[in-house]
Amino acid sequence: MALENPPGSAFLLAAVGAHAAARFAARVSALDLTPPQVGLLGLIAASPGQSQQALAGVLGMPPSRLVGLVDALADRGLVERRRNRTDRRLYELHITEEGTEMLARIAKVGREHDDALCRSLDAAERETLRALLSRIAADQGLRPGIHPGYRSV
Amino acid sequence: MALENPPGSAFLLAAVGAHAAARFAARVSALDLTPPQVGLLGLIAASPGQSQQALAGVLGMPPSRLVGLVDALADRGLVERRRNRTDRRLYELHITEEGTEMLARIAKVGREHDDALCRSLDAAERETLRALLSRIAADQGLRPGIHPGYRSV
DNA sequence: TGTAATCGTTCAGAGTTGTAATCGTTCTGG
DNA sequence: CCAGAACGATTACAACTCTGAACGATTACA
Repeated sequence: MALENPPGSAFLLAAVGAHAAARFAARVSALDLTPPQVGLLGLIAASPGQSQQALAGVLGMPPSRLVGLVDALADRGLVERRRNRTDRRLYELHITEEGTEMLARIAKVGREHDDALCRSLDAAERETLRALLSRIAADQGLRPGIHPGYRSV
Repeated sequence: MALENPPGSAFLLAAVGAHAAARFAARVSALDLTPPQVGLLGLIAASPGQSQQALAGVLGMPPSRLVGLVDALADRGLVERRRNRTDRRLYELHITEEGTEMLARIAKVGREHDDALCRSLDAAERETLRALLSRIAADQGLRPGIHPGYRSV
């Protein structure tokens, strides 16, 4: 909305956040990945062996949506589905060698993205911003490393 | 993604921004409005008499999409389409009395939303956050009061 | 043993978004 | 003054994504 003078922090947050997400999406598209795929890959790397339903619960996403994301990552050999030996209903999701390499490239893209976004801030200001945002995130019940809106950057 | 320790400012921005947008959407839904409608209403109030195509250009949105938004606002009597006298191809979009009242309610909701989001920050910290975000927004070419991603909160 | 619950998957339906064609109006050039 | 191009708004259409229910396979429990 264009009515507030000056705009509240919430509007600025939403606007800059959407811009950051869009720019990040453009960067990872060069790796033939979408932000949700990146989020899922990172989550699998952080806690391997999880079932799809467990991941869907963590991400707040319907399990039917996870199928396509996992399919895309598995087709490219970035993750693999292993049947759980004691409960063959479950899949254990694990990251592969190639997935780990991809993750390194993603991390590099993320740092470049971060630098581009915050280039108008010096190191101390960036740390201040990070601290303030972290405080809000914790207060608002956002789990670290998990993007709300299921797009999970 | 859940791979960075600590997460970069960009990821935090995207996550908190998405959360802020979602919460704002929930609040305005109590007024039977969607965020895009709110953004458009505010824009019309800020610069009345604009044509639909001009607004579509400002918002970075296809004109065909604006039709539905304007229809929804016009059906509820919040805005009105007036034919331009010198060029009857154009509509002039104006806000109505009821639209102005609605805008006051929206502003109140916005302030409540802002307070809820930043409740863990004191006044000085909020101002610091606003200043840092404004700097990034200006540097990144975001026009003030206009939400990228066309959702225009 | 058999019934209910769980996991992953698939499918159909709804909702959204962008592109292209349509209609009325206005501007341009002879 | 008239014919055709240009322009704004609208509508129609197609592509895409997400949600929710249903299904087969497997397991847990009574």
